[in-house]
Amino acid sequence: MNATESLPVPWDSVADRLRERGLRWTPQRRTVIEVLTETDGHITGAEVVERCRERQRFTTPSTVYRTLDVLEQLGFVRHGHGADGREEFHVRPIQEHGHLHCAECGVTWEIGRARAASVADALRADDGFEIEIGHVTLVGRCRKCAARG
Amino acid sequence: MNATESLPVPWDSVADRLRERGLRWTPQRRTVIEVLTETDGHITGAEVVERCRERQRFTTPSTVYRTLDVLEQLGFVRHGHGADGREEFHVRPIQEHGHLHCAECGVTWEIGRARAASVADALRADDGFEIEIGHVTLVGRCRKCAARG
DNA sequence: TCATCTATTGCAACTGCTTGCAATAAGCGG
DNA sequence: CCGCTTATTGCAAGCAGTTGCAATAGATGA
Repeated sequence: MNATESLPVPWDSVADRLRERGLRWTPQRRTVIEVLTETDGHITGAEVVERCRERQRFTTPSTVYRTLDVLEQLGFVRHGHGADGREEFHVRPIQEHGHLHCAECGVTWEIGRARAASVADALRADDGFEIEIGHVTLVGRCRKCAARG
Repeated sequence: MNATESLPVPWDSVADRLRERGLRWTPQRRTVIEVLTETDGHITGAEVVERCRERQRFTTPSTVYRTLDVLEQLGFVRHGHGADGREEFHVRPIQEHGHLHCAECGVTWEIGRARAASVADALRADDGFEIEIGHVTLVGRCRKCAARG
């Protein structure tokens, strides 16, 4: 969208973004954000909880999940589901991307914007459906396993 | 594959298919299969448990889920995940198909083999990845919501 | 600085699903 | 029909995540 897209996200603006909306800046939310700023792209909900607990021993799961919800509403994270359906968060400013998982060898890998685009195009052509490619991990078989089986 | 593809699946062969593999035919498994035969295409794991309990009051979830696992290994069902990551079973002989879910209006619908093929083609062209289209519900925005937003 | 309003927290309970383990019971061979 | 092997069950505990509710504590205005 703009030139700062690939720069570190202004996490420091979170407090203000919250207050703008009548929401509040709390120590618990600060902890979650600290964890997220040190995260490289992906993290599961359970991992966020665990890492928060390393910092603040009495972190409650519900608070963490609720914080992740509001951060998603503000656009700071985007949640999806891994191949097993478990929650997975994409932390900004990671470029939107998809995941492919081979059910046979168990490997999961990323596909970038360009490759995801061809999938998105196919769906858009059919129904006008705009896929959010990052939301689910696509499951199937990788080239090697498909060739074998 | 053959002319019987669209006929009712021979669920009556399950007992034999199990025994062929040294597995066993039990009343609990019979109950699960009864539920599945009365299912029209889709059912969540929790629903299977619930319906089994209507028939056999003391059904245990673990037994049901384990039975669904072996039925999947035998090819009688195929599991996937809904937009929220919850488990969802496709019961044979439903033709393989995919699901699209609009995150905005909340509607989920199916895409048949033909439409799914264009998505599959796009992925195959990129990486040689053979998508199992039924495994996950693709999330995004339907034509209407995309046009609005 | 204080009072007030209400967003947020922590708790406890619950849903969906999984796992380890001891007891049970299919199914086979004799 | 009996006994043996071992697949399967039921239980209890646990993980990931959600929800209702009473108590707490940010933020604002006086």
